[in-house]
Amino acid sequence: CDDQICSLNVHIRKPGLHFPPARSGATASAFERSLIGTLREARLIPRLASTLLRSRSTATLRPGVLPSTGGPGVTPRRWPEGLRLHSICRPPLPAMASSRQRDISSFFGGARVKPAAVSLAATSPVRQASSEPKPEPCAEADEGSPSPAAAAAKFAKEAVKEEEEYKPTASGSSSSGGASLAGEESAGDDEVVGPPAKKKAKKSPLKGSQVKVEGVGLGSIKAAAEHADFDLSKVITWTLGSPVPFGFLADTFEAIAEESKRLVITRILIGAFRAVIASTPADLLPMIYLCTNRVAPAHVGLELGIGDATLIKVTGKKEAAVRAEYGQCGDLGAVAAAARGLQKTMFPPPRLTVPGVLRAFRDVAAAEGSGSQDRKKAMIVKLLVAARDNEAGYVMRALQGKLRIGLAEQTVLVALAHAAVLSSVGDETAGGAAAAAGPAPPAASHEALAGRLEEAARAVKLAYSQCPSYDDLVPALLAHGPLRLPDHVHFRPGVPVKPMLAKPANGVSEVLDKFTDAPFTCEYKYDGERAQIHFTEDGTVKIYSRNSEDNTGKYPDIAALLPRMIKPGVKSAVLDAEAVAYDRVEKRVLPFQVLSTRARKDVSLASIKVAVCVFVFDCLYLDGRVLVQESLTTRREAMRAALSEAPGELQFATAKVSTDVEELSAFLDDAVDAGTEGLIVKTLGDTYEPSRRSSHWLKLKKDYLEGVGDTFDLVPIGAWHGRGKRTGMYGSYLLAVYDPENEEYQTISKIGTGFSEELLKQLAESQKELVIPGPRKYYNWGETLEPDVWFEPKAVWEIKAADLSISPVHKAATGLVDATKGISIRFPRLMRVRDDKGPEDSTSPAQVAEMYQAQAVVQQNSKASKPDVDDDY
DNA sequence: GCTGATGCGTC
DNA sequence: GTCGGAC
DNA sequence: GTCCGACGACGCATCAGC
Repeated sequence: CDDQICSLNVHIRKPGLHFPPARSGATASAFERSLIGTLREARLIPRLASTLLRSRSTATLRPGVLPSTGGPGVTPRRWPEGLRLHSICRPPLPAMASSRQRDISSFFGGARVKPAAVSLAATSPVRQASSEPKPEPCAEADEGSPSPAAAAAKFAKEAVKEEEEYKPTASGSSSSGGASLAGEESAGDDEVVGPPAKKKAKKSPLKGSQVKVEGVGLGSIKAAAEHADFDLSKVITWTLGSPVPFGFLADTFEAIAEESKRLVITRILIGAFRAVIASTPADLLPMIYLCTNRVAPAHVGLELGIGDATLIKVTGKKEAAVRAEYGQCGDLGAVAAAARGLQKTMFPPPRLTVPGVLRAFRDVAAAEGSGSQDRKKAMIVKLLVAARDNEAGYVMRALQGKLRIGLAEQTVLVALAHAAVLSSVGDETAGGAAAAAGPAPPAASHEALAGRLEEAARAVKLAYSQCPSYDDLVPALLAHGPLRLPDHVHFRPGVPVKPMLAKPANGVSEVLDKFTDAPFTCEYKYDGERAQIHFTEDGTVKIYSRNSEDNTGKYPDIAALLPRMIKPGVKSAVLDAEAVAYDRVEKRVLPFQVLSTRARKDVSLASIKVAVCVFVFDCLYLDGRVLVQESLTTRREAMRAALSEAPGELQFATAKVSTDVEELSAFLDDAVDAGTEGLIVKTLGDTYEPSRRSSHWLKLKKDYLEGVGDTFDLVPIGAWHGRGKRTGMYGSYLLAVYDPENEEYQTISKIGTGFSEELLKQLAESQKELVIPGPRKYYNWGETLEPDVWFEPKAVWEIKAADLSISPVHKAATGLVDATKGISIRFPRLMRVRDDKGPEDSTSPAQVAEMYQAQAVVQQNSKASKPDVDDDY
């Protein structure tokens, strides 16, 4: 029997499960599929695993880990009391983790439970258990605890142990403690736990090897080693070639949510992608969209048009109740999951699939016009009714636009690249295919594999940064593999590039420290909107925003201007610039708030009310030459070669080269006086590669400097319940200034950043003491922004901000600068708690007004323009 | 046709 | 946009 | 250093409801 199974296994693995069908031309035959099913029904797969472990040490099937499609009544060995593997034999209440999820997390090695993780499938008691601030949810304390959560945690721990037993190099030395697994196992398991023999990766560091790829360290090599142990047949629980079940994605998300280690998260996702590639490669693209929470590439401009307010209405419960529950648990997904049971249908709708869900999302996004909100809601309800287990929660979170599981674009790209390598996608060399299908590669090659993985990740990230569209990236990746990706997905005028960003720097000295040996330059940091301008050979102009949205329709003036500014003979160019509101009469830059009043859609030249000056600072492409890999010096030369200036319409950013502290400080002052935010500091020798180093530029703003910039002493008078990782405390506070004239507190801003987690917790405690049933009659606040709770005025916090603005909602200094509107602050953040001040010692409205007037842009304009009351920015 | 709520984008 | 936390 | 997810003010576009 063993012999037969062994040979069958070989037969199944090769053509069916380890080759991407697109390449080998073979999905599993009907016979093979039915065979797998039969094996599962008969619970032979675990025994198969044990056979393999003894004979070859390459399989990693573990006893007790059956795919969830086993036959009815199967009770696997070694399962914690009350938790049955089988999906039909669910525990009476939805447990913290569905049984499918347990499968997944052990498949992929997910183990530790994030302290703040809130399970979507959870009912309230479980949720409370899991969100209790236990530093070590998997610790021994859970042993013997009867709650489902504890049982799940115990399971998770066992999963860790399994990982450790089978992959000794992977997880360090935390295997001590806990009951002996062997003790819990039935006799039949002994044969399985047999020595994993030589599955250890060699721990050799990169001794002299060529694999000098950025980021290839021991960790990566270990990770590479583990990929050899991956067995798709355990993961794919659906019919090969059929649409990937959404439940598979939901389980993957759930496993990821419980893990905080990036490497492990990536590994989990890699496994999922490999499974999809092997089974249904066409679903990889929808899968990626759902993982990155998009419905289309950014420049397409397709959005869901659904937010919290709408989602609250689709749960089928009373709106107020949902809002309250949301406030309590901080997760709409969980609310929906709990409410879902209320929806009744005559026949259970078909299971959700990955492509099906994406299609539904796109339909939701596409709905517009009269009645569209109701149609959107109906579509969402349909999705929720079809959702099972933990699916509803992730549908909700996806619609919210926030997965909140520690997984986002950069990680998806890495996982995608790695999965492509490990699936030998687009790989035509026999060696590559053999590596994926055959026995695990020898340990020595793990290094090489790690190198290949890193290289692929770099290629994929670069390709995506130069062409941020999965519609282009994924098919090309599947067809040609990661290494030849640059030939197919690359910079192209007309397609937006991810713009290079800058990191905050705390002072001139930090700049000098960071750029000690590299020559650098400083440019004004204009306070406008990023504009990436593409001028193509056919004479068309396209303008893209910082997030790759198509802004061409918003800036017809720039589109019209450009051909005039392009020097004769220049046929095509891509420019990086900032569009800034500009006063053509006074020849001055205007504040951001003025720019933001421009119309956004289908703007006609005649209707433009706010003129713009384009400050160009980079050139990424010129006449067929891609300049992204060139130095800033040459890119600037190209910029000047491509364009002529026109004052007030298109100018080159003011810049200066210097390494002198005094000189730089003076230049920073100049920049601020000129109405800009400060400086951007750039090395002259470096390339334009946002993917490689996300912030190679430094930004230097006055308010970053210690002791410089506007600070305010403000009084918290209200707060909102936190979401996600702020569940259980206040997520933000409403702040006010005390006005001795009117004897009232006037709101000036909310605050939600600058606290450490610790402080946030403390503040929640201390402020709870001050909660009052409703607002004091001497509170002056905007009706549209009503906090969840009100406070007695008592505490005083020091807040820093970048700017002051005239506010449509806040009330500070009303009547002092504007007759009816108050003042608010831009980019507020907490500096410290002022224990030494009482609420009536807060910053006064008069001081606020004074600070507003002192702003450079305001001063210049009030000085220059005749007193015009309408001018109320 | 107007207004307020909501969503989404900018910073 | 700012910020803190985990890695 | 990188990545992620808490949270900020503000204004236009869109749609429901009057």
